[in-house]
Amino acid sequence: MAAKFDRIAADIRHRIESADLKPGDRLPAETALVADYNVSLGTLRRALDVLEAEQFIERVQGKGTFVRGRRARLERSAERYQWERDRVQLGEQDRRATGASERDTGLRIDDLAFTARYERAEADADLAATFGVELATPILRRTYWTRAREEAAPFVLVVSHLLVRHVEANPLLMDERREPWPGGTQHQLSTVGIEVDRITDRVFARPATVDEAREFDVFPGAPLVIDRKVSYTGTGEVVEVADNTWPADRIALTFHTYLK
Amino acid sequence: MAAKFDRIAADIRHRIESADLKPGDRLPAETALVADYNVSLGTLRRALDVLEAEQFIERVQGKGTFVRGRRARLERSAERYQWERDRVQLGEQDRRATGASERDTGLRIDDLAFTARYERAEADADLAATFGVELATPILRRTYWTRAREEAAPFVLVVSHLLVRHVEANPLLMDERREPWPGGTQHQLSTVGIEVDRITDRVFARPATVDEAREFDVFPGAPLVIDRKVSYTGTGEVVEVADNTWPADRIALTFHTYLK
DNA sequence: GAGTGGTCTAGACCACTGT
DNA sequence: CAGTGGTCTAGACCACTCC
Repeated sequence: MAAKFDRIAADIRHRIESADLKPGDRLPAETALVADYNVSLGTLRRALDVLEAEQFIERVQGKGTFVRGRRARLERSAERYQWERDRVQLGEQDRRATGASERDTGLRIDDLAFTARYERAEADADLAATFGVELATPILRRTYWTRAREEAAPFVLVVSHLLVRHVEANPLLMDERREPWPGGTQHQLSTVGIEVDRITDRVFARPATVDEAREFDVFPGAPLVIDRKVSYTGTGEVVEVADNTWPADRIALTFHTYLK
Repeated sequence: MAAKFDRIAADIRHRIESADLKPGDRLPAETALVADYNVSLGTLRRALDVLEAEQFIERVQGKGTFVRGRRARLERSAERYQWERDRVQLGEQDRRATGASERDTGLRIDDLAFTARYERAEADADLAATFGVELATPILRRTYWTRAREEAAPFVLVVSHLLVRHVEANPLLMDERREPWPGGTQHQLSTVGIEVDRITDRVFARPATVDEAREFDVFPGAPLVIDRKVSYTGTGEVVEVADNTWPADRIALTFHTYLK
């Protein structure tokens, strides 16, 4: 015998899936649903909790409970890396014409709000192991928030790490006011003679912590997708370690493997 | 002013992170926690709900609430595809010696319980588009559940689709009792003259539905990672479409991009 | 049977939104 | 201000585990 809240959730879920309730529609108020289903408020809210975790509904205090429209997933392909590579030789005008973010999102660059913060730091155990350097090696940490202009919360957070000894030859690379840099990180590295030869992406998902939930405007426990991208030169040296974080419903990543 | 349940969750979370409470430890009973924090049962359970969604704790009816040990993440690399490709030429003995699952999980094949079910079906809109064939084209659907022998729930569910017209030349490929097939899908396809040339993986995450939650023994809304793997021949023909599903905490996927 | 977590109720009050 | 969702309480009973 299923629990009451499960049956109520199943009923409302079914009404959404059968398009009886459409994206953007407001559900009846909780008090009305309590009367409809003849249960207590606690039980009804428990049912809505389930639907919220499943991302069928969205609750807005003071306004109501709404059927959630599936937001379009960004489709990001690893072909982007070769595309960025091919642009390294181009002049600034050509690089400036379109940015990498634009290529990914399909949004025009004007629709995106982009914030960058640079700071110097020291390699912790994790970064030291990944870069293959000593603990406390000087690091440039660059944090990027990208959001659609109409939305308050970012849809991707990127924390990128470079070795200071790689980039200090070009002071422009240490200046966050130069962002967004036309041509992206591969072009930035090319200005100090570094050519990226291969990139690995390690992808996993985990529930958002409370802080992350606040940051991305999702509920705690909502799935995040995390992609650690590591860039190597031809000699196997690590030149960039970047952690990309998205709310899981905003992203799909595609990779290509060519067999010999 | 944070909510009471938030402060209680933060407190217990802190006790776990500071190793005051260790993986496997039992938390005090709910009645004891209610007394400790001087709140009602509803509020206390709400706090535990948060920690459960964040995967800090696990609740077992009749036994107690336990600090969750982080289960090891499977590390699965796309290099596996080339490895499988290289094994296609080997004799059966060599292929049988180790299987692909074993390579991924690090578990010995004896530790894995493996169930396969084959069934004939017709291509729906999604599969027809991916294969580039007509709707209702005959399909062989192969479903694989892999689990550790000591665990009841599978840690990966694979639903693989092949075109019947590709595989009917070899009746052994239509027989689920031949599974697990030494050498995997690439070898299976090689027996009907098909050579896989490249593979794309599209990775995303989403919350589990109620049915999936039951299947994987996670709570509804827990994140799942889904990887749709599409295999192509040298002429660009699609020969396999496989959907791999893991509870998000069980998997990390690594891909490699080589730049020209 | 004792002890655990799971479900449910009825009612109170608070916080936010829009008129 | 009325109407919405958000938090909290005190208490009841049920389902499961282990002794």
